[in-house]
Parts: sequence; C-alpha cells; structure tokens
Amino acid sequence: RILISRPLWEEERYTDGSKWRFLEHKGPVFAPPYEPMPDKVKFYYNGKPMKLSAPAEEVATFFAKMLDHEYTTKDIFRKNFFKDWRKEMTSEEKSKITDLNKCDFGEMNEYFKAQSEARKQMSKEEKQKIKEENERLLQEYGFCIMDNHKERIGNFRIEPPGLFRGRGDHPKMGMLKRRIRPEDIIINCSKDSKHPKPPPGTKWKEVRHDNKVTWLASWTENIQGSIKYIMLNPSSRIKGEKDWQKYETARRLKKCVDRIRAQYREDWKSKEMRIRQRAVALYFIDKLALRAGNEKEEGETADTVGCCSLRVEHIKLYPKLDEQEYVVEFDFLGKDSIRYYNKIPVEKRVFKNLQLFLENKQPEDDLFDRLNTSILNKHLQELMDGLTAKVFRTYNASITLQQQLKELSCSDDNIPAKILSYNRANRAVAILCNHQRAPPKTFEKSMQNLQTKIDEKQNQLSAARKQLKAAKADHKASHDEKSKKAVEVKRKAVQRIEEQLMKLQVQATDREENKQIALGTSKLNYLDPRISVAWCKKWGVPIEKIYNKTQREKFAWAIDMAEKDYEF
DNA sequence: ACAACGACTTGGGGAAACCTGC
DNA sequence: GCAGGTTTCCCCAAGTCGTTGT
Repeated sequence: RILISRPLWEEERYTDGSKWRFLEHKGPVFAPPYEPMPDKVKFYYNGKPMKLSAPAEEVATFFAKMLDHEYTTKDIFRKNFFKDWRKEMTSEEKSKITDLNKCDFGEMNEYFKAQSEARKQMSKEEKQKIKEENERLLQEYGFCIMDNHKERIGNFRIEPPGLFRGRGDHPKMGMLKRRIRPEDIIINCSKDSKHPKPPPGTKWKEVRHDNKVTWLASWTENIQGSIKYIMLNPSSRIKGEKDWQKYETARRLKKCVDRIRAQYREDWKSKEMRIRQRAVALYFIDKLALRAGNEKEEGETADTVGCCSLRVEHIKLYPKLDEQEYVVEFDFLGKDSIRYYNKIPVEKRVFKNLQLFLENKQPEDDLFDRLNTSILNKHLQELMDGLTAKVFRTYNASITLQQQLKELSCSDDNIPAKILSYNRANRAVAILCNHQRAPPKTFEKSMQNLQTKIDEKQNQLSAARKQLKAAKADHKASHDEKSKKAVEVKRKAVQRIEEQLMKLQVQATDREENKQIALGTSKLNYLDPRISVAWCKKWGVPIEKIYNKTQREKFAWAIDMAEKDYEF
C-alpha cells in the first residue's frame, strides 16, 4: 500500500457522507490487570485487619489512592463509593463491612505513596526500559491506516477502572467506573482490512464496517451510559479537514454578521415573546461569547448552564450602577463548573426585554422559557447555511485575535516584545471566552524567582554602565585605539544586558497577566491558526515561538496554507 | 414535538518529560 | 548529575449539535 502525501486542500473528498474507504488498525490497548496487594499491606475494619477478596480489594485501592484528596471527605463521594464498593464484595464481606467510617485504608495509601516514590527513584536504565516499552506499544497500537495515510491515533489506551470524579458538584462523584473488557468493545474498520484481534480467549462485542463515522472503537461507559470512542489524533487528515471547515464557516459568518446583528436588533421589538427571547439570547451569544446551553438531565450531572438554559437566579438587573445605565450582572456556573461573572451595560431595549422575561418568575425558572438550543439553531440555520450558536464563539474569538494583533504589534519591537503582544491578543480572546484556570500552585514562588533574576540583572546592568562610563573617560583621556576598543566592548556588554533585562521583564509581565487565564483552549480550538501563521510571517517571528511541536502538527494544514497577507 | 442517542468538539487538571542553572 | 521549575501531553469529563425513534 503506497502512502501518498498531498496537501490537505488538494485531497479528494467524499460527497456521499462517507469518511473513508479503507480503515485498518490493531484495536485498543487494555488497562493492565489488577495486581493484588502484598499480604503485608493490611486493610482494617473497625481496627481489625481483614483480608479482602480480590474484587473488593481492587475497588478499595481506588479509594485508598485518593485519601489525600479533599473529595474523599465529601458525603456524596463517600456514599456513592460505598454503595458501589459493596456491590463488589462477597456476601460475607457485605455483612461485615457496613460503615465506611470504620474502614482504614491507611496502609494501602502508604503503600501506593511508597510505590510512586520508588518509581521516582528508579535508575536511568529502568526508566529507559519503561520508555522503550511505551514506545513499542505506541508503534504497534498508536497508528492506523485510513485511506492512503498512516495516521496517529488519539487515545488508543482504554481508560482504566477507578472512581469517577467529575467536575464541580457532581451527583455521581465516587461511583465506580468499571473495567472495560474486549466484550464491551465495538470495533470499526473496513471489511477488506486486517481486523484487529481480541486478546487471547476473548471476543469483541462486535466488529462493524461503518464508514460514515470516524471512530475506530467504542464502548459504553457505566456512569452516564454514554459512548466513548477511540479516534484519530488532531494531526490526522480527517481532524484537520474538519478543523479547517470550522474556520471557513466562521469566515462565512464574518461576511453576513452585520446583517444578522441588524436582524436580531430588529427582533428585540417583535410582538412575539419567543422571537424577542431568541433575539436577546443571540445577542448574548454574540456579544459575550456564551455557549449555547443545552438542557441537561437534572441529578445526572453538575448544575451548570449556558445561554439558553440561564435561569432567573443567574442574572441581576441594575437600571443604574456606578456611572453606567442598564447593567446586567451575570453569575453562573458554565461548562466544567467554571464560574462566569460579568457586569455589562446593555442597550436599553435589551434591558427592558430582560425585565419583561423576569416578570412573575421564581429564581429557579428559565430566563428564556420560550427558547432552547434546538429552536435557536434552527433559526440560525435559516440565516446562514451551517450557522449554529458555537460558530459565534469561533468567529468572535478569531476576529478578536486578528484585531488585537493588528493593534498591538509594533515593528520596532524585538521578538520577545512581539511575543508578548501575541500573548496579550491571545489573552483578550481567553478572557472573552472565559477560559480560566486555577493559579498554578507554584505561581507566587515562580514570580519571586523571576523577580530575583530581574533584580540581579538590574545590578549587573548598573555595574556594566559604570564600566562603560569609566571606559569612556579612559578613552577621552588617552584617545588611543586600545581604549576605543574597550569602550566598544563595554557598550556591547551594556546592550546585551539591557536586552536580557528587557526579556525578563516581559516574561514577568506576561506571567503576571496570565495568572488566572488559560490560553491553551482558545489557541487550540477557537483561533484560526492561519491568523497566527500569517502574523509570524509578517513580523518575522519563528512559528516555533507560537506553536510547539504538537500544535504545529495539528495546524500543519494552516502552516502550509497561509501567507503573510492572510485575512480571516 | 420532543426525548434519547450518537458522534464529535471543547475543557481544565495533573503526571510525565524536559530543561536549566548550579 | 541533580533539584526544582516549566512545558508538554495525556486523561477523560463535559459540552454542542445532528439524527433517530416515538
């Protein structure tokens, strides 16, 4: 089979909705089997040592490993864990172990700590061996052939069993995520490929040949009952093409966004409530880059919302706040239970509409009771082919980056200053999209270290300046070649140190401003990479300064495609 | 109409890998 | 060579949105 490499935009694409003609892979790698605790490591119930059956012991180790986490103290976590743990016990264990508070996992916990310590202390050779084994696994299972390409698989390892955590206040935290066996796995590959072999003595649940989908294997996860997939790496043709398409859709929105904005402003005045709600929601999605906000099943997940699912309790209206009129205060938990907090002045008409929507409602009622994502997206589809709520996020993110780059870049800047400008533009987008992070644990320390370095450099600089001054004076006195050279040498030294100092200061600024902001998500998912590639070309910044290796692989299509005059 | 399902993208955290100054 | 800090990459949860089934 010959593997042809061709630029993405010259690839032929299928018109019948199929995603591939040929797909061959080796199937997933399963989690290593459970290794029982050594006998000396004891579990205690009510102060007395107790030997657990292997299945019960395995689940106990999941809990033991997490003892240092705060969530093992949470009621829901403990309740869910204990309920699921009991299902794994023998009837004898079940009758004995009736109270989690009487369980002592301390020795198990110590054992795992010692193990991880031992892993750190391993010799170079041992570490090397593990690395090689991982590499072998990657080579064997980490790639597939899709049509004429050898492609990297994203996640070829099956998730190991463990306790489900979830994010935020999740009602299912602590539940047992069960071990996945070959019998749970559906394999997808082409008929004419060499089918993956299940481990000896086992069978796949099913082998199918569905070329309307891109996944290689799937299984149903037991916490939410949702399907998990094994799919290709972002560097693959199939993902790259989709990514490119996404930005092309956003660029089409750019062409008609004025019309759409005029339309929803008009709709604020509509006689129909549902149209007004739709128009106000769309305004929020456009202006604030809110997510669509699908309904969620209550009690199955953490209580989070997006635009369409906002409730009365999530907004506050201020006819006048500080110097501003018609201010809306948003305070809600969005995706991943990340808090969205924002106070923004809105147009009077929007404000009046919101007051109307709030009339006669309880805090827990829907703000947009006549609207959901399906209605909204149907409407958007009519405004532009392929338009959905999330396209606004992509569009506004990318256009903001482009504008900010234009505004902030300065030809006189050196490379570090240019990169600071880039990061600031990126940061503006991350703030718009509310991409937050917990400040790194080492943040204060690392700022201090940087400050120390800056102070040292400043001392160096003043010393170097003094030397330069002295050299100048010396030259003035002697006027000989040697002293002239000395002045040059010192001048160069001062210049070099100034540059280093500047670089450090830029770094400090960048880091400080980035304390609670996560740039990765917008960079990877919202910013048309061609904007960045073009910017690098225009300002002579090496692309490696903006995208690391993985990112360059993901955005290979854009790096190939974009010239310095690319316009989003 | 609308609920459930399926496929795919988006998301932050943390372990592992890598780097850097001593 | 190593300690500690930084970057990368993996993990897997949690969204979006189209399709399917009732």
